[in-house]
Amino acid sequence: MTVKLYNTLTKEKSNFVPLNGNEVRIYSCGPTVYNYAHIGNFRTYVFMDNLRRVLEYNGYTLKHVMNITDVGHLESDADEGEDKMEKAARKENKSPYEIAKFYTEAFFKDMDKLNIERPEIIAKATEHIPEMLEFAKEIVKNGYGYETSTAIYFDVSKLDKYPVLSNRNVEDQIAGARVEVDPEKRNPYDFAIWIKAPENHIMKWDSPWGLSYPGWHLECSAMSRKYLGELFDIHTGGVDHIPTHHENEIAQSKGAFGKIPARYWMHVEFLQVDGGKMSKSLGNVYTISQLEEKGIEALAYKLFCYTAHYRTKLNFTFEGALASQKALNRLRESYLKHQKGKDDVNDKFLQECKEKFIEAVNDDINLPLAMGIVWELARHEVKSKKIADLLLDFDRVLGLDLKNSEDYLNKQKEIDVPEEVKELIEKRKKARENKAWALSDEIRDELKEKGYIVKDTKAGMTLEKI
RNA sequence: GGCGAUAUAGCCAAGUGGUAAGGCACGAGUCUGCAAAACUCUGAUCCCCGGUUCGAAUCCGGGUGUCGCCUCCA
Repeated sequence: MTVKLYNTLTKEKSNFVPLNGNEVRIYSCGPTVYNYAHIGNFRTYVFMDNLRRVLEYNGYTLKHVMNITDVGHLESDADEGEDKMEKAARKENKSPYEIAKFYTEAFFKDMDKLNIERPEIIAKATEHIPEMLEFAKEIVKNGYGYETSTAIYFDVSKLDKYPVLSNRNVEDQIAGARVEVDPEKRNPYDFAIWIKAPENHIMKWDSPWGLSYPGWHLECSAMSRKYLGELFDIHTGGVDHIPTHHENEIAQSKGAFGKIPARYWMHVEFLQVDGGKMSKSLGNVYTISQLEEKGIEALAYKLFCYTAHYRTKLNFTFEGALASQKALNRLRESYLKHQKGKDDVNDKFLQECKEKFIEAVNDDINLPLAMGIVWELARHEVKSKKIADLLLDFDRVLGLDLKNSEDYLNKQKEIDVPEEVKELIEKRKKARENKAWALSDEIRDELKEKGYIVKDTKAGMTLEKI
């Protein structure tokens, strides 16, 4: 079985073959840890997890690097040019390092809730300053950099071709009369590889250009080279990285050692909210915690991501997310039924399901299609342990932690109940035993007023908080 | 202004030449003292116009709508 992947560089799907035997080397652009990551960010990391798992399912081993950006990512808002980390630090009255530590931990907590596999190597920008400096020096030595009063810029006009991922036409853009931020720049698309630190800047390091700090794009170039070499297999990120960040990473690698560093460039489309862009001004930038407050588990959000292919926009609504929460619980219940099932099932049928599943996920990670097969199995009238085992096998790709289904379902039912409610429940239980239905219903209404919904199931009674 | 996507049942969406996956909701039914849950069943000819083809949601042209990027936001 071969895995087919879409490559932004070539604009086509092709059979993926690793450069180095069975090992796949991947670099993923990680978070800038100046705030909580939102669900849009996490769509990208869910995809990263899907890609990892599909490759592993196919028997490959991985060497996967993800960066943590804790310096150099500038703001472009009104107070343009400020480092995001420093800005957040000032706002929260902490040091940039404290900010980074706090939000990095928060990020990984959410990653764990989403059951996203940890890349083999997590690389922090601030721990790779020497490598970045080395990289910048090479660029300058090779004639691709120039110094201004504020920064060291990369001269894109020195390249054979500048935008290689996107179709932007440099001339058109110039004609479009963009606002020139730094008049010392030679070309509008020139970008800073190294930035001279203002007096009050906290994070700064010694360099041939005085106290300064690295530009954002440089960390990915330097760290990918350090851990994966000058040419590796796959580079991932969000579509917003195509026109600037990845374009500039490619430029930097060409400037330093003459190569586009990765063979496959994969980009995840944006998550939209209520049919439009997520933005702070609209107040629709949600975090995993905020979803949880509304009764949507992180894993339900992950399942929600599987309704659409990663290269199409996905429209997030709470209606849709709640639908996925419901679906996830049903999937768990189905899994448990099969787990306890005593029926036998046609092996040929299972084999066909598996083949179809593999075909789907190996075709550029087509999870929506794969989920169709998952549901066919989960909903199968024959209840068999073999089906449960196959679902578990598929979960190696899906990463929904199905094996712990029972725990998740039980956890949802666990709620703290006040003494008075316990008494009412006892009272109702006795009423039901005596078939005093009127009293039973009366108590049920009373409980509802207090915010609890009782349901009578075969296994007994369940209680939910409204 | 430039570049690029997209338009499929109430919602989220798969499907890239052969007569429309899946999830959720709705409705009907089974079950239940009732309600809920669970389970079963039920729905669309694919934005509009024209073209190519034996045959198009799927290719081409035009139109309309929506969205994104071009401001260091995944």
